[in-house]
Amino acid sequence: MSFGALLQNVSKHIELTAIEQELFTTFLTEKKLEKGAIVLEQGGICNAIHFVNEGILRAYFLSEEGKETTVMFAISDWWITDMHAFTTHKKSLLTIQALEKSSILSLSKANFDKLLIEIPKLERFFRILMQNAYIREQLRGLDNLSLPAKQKYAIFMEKYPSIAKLLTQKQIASYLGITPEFLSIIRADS
Amino acid sequence: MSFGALLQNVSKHIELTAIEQELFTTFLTEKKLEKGAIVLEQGGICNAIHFVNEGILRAYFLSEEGKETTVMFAISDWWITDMHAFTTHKKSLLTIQALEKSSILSLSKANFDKLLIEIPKLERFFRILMQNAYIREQLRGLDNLSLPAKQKYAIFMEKYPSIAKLLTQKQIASYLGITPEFLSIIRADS
DNA sequence: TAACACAAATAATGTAGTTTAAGAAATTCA
DNA sequence: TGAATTTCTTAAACTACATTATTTGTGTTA
Repeated sequence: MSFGALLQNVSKHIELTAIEQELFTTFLTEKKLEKGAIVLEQGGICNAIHFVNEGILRAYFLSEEGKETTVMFAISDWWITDMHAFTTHKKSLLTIQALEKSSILSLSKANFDKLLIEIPKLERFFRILMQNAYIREQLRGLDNLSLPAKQKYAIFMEKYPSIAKLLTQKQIASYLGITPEFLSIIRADS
Repeated sequence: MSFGALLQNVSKHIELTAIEQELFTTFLTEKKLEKGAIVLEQGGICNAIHFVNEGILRAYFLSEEGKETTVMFAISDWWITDMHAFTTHKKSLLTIQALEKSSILSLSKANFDKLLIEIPKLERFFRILMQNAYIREQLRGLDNLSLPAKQKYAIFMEKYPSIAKLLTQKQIASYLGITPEFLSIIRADS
């Protein structure tokens, strides 16, 4: 079990004692994922939030018409879940899948709630995490509404080069909200 | 000074003692806003987060080409700020303006930081606030990428009827990321 | 080595949404 | 109140992007 990356992730924002660190790790479950493995299925129950130790995951929504929209990617040191389903216990809107062989640490909803009671300091940690996630989504939403596809593509490539190089163009297109064909055109004439 | 609505807003998620409530309110500044008043100017410094007691505010981005994109509206019982600028101290991307005569309680960044140290319980409150904001933005972003304008309009009207009835169609269009002309067409044929 | 599945490029055609412009209706304000 | 300003509607021309189809490339498995 490798909790080093997670503990370092936490220590960016708060300080835990050795005992608290130990306690935190007992709440986690390590999972090894093969390429293509499904972590959460759309329509299912989302009962955990995941920290990525290694590899890359994608969270996407599949519409009734069969169109995929990528909500987020997560690589090492990122947290990922369907936060709406995790919080409300409603059916998940998103599927979360490993794009490559990956390793994650899962924190169940029950353990998440317990953990915050046992180590109240972690409220601060997750407050900062949620605040940063909110900021990211707000800025992305603004870009999506105010910019043409070409600029959205340029911004994505500049902001997340390490993620982009692991992705197919089809996956990038589904994150930008355009078709792979149109992304191909954008790339050709730039 | 009317802090009732704010204290009730806080008590939805955590319990404060009378002393803590008192302390909280001393950190706040009440502001009365006339219709059209600017609370934060794009390019300026965002040094507060605001709780809306009464009225309605709008946060929007103005592009170099002169196109306005509304990032959020806030009515009574909502919190509003440019969270990115508030957190990073960078220049604000957004302008926040009162659409009607309004009353807000402002919590400065310095007081926000102090408050979280003096009443650590509030970390939980703001964690929940940020988490809900994150969820809202993620769902809105998904709608924006996966749905045509007509459905986005229908969803907005259904989700926020009390806000919608206070807005002009131009303001609604700028929230949906479409032109007022096209919104007019959508409304005509539905 | 072929056969397969999938990723990417290209091109023709179709459509959702924009732009521009003009007139009518509603609000603002002196 | 009346004039000025802004909002809303309608319509024609235009553009960004989608759809459909075909082709080429590429790594995988038989």
